[in-house]
Amino acid sequence: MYQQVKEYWKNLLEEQLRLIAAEKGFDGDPVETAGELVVQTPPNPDMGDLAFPLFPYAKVMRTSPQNIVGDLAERVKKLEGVKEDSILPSGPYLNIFIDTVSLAASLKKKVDADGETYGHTDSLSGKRVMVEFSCPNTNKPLHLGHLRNDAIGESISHILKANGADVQKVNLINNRGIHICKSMLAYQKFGNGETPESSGIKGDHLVGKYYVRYAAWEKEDPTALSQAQAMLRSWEEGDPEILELWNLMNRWTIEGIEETYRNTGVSFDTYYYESNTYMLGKDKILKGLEDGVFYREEDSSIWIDLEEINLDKKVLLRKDGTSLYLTQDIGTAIQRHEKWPFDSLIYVVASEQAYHFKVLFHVLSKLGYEWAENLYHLSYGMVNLPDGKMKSREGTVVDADDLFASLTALAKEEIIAKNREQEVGDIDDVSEKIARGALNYYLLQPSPMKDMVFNPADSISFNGNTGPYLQYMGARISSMLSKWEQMKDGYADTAFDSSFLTVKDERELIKMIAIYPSLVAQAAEEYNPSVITSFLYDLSRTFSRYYHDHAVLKGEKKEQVVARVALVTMVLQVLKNAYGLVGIPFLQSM
RNA sequence: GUAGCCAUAGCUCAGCUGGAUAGAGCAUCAGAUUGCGGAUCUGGAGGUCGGAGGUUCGAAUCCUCUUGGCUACACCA
Repeated sequence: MYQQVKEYWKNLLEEQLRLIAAEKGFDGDPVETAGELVVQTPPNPDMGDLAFPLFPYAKVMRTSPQNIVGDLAERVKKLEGVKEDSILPSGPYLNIFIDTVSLAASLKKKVDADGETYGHTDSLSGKRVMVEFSCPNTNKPLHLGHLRNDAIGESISHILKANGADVQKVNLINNRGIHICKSMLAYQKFGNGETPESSGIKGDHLVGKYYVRYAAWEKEDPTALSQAQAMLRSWEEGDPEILELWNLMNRWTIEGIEETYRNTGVSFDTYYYESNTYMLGKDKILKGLEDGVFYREEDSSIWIDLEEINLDKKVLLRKDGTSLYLTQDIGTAIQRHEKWPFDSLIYVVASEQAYHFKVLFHVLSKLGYEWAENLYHLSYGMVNLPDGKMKSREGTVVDADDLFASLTALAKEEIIAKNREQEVGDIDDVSEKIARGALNYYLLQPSPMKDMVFNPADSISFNGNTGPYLQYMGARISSMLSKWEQMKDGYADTAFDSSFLTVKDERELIKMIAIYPSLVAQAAEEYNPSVITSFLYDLSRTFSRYYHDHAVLKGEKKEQVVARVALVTMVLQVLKNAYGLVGIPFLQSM
């Protein structure tokens, strides 16, 4: 809706510029010569809502920008339907105050009608998008790095859906390989039949314990590694005893990881398991060899020359004919496209694997798959700690469950300290939702591409630019609106009239509500949830200031109260809708 | 060595396809509560946007070079 307002002014001004140019005897279309008018936002709302810099026109028309702004302002002010004080020349800029009163009136209709789908766009409607993320190993629990991956994958999926895409969230569980055998082997030797039930240890942590145990044992016993390799061979040969243990321990880990997913608000439409996919791709490589896309070395391994993309060579199939990580990913992508023909496939994977994906996409396109150009590696940076990197050897890896538990405990303490146990209802549930919101918001604020520093002390703080701050705004509005429910009968005869919304922050809030849908589209276009997180913070901050400075329910006039309640109701709706895109649970009370 | 990514306030981060005085949070200093939830709000101090050139009316943003950091370049996944 804001977009339409912008377009309206842009077209109007461009038309006037053409007239001015014609009067001055300028040959041709100035808009074509100088480029379309750029629409910006003035640095400060007192200077207007829209700003049109006229530098390029000054150059083309051989005069100063100030002159053009002056002429333009004079003409526009005289136009029918344009209020004189909506035009503010400001040096080389022509600034416009838009009509937020009528904008608010149409917004109210729109938000009332759309409700929780307000902000959705159709920019991706009809598109099928597959998003692969998380992809844990089944030999240990999730850590902080996975949490960033999950938060981005989950959020991007919601954002794409909000733009009309048909989204499939997929997880590929890495449940085979030597590292899986290591924890199995250690369990066989030292486990004494321990189970999650008997030990009270969550399944993924129990398996992780034996993975650590293996590392210690390997130092004492030089045959450890060869024993693990032997176990992998037995697994591949289908040894029933090994398979049984493998199934058991995988189940423990996956059940544990799924509990973590529930806590952090992550879910998938489809799980794939590497034990089923690791054989895939071989035939495709052989086909590529026949077609002359790849070549065979003397030792009979198969390679691709990557000179075209300025890289070296890469093995695609081992000399013994077995497949590799890359081979498997090739097969998996092809299989997925056959089963569910997607318009794009997004891999949410750490930036460390940029090379792998570059090669993968190239190989697929060499194999002749046109859809290869619709594959996208959504690369994200590392999560570091204030003291440096997480290192498993130094025991500085932040465990996902531990982190979530301590966030939850802190939220609970805070509720108790504020004496709000009665109001919140289920205190454990609310504490977990606060923890989830804090965590997701913290992880989604930086642009995905960049490395980030996770400061545990900051993440658990509930003041300032944090998830709980945002949730608090939602809770305050909810609380106010339930008071309104009690008193609104006395206002039954008062209609909504947006002309009562003229205070500066009211105008700001109206503009933010109006602009929200275009940000939802932008977040999808850029694959960047932080577009939404920063919007949420801006909206919350502006609302908080407004709410602090202006009485809503205690307004002087009835019309004012009704108008403000309507505005605040819209703010709440937008907050809720945006929360949903970035994994922040809405809380009625906290 | 080669390639990719990154560099903005003491710390953590924003900054849209180049545009007005580079913005937040934390920390710090000073304020605000007869109030619809103070997990709040207001203000001060704090930046030669890693450095040097270039393009442009105009550069944190684009180009080149340079410095520093991270990552990748396995018949591991």
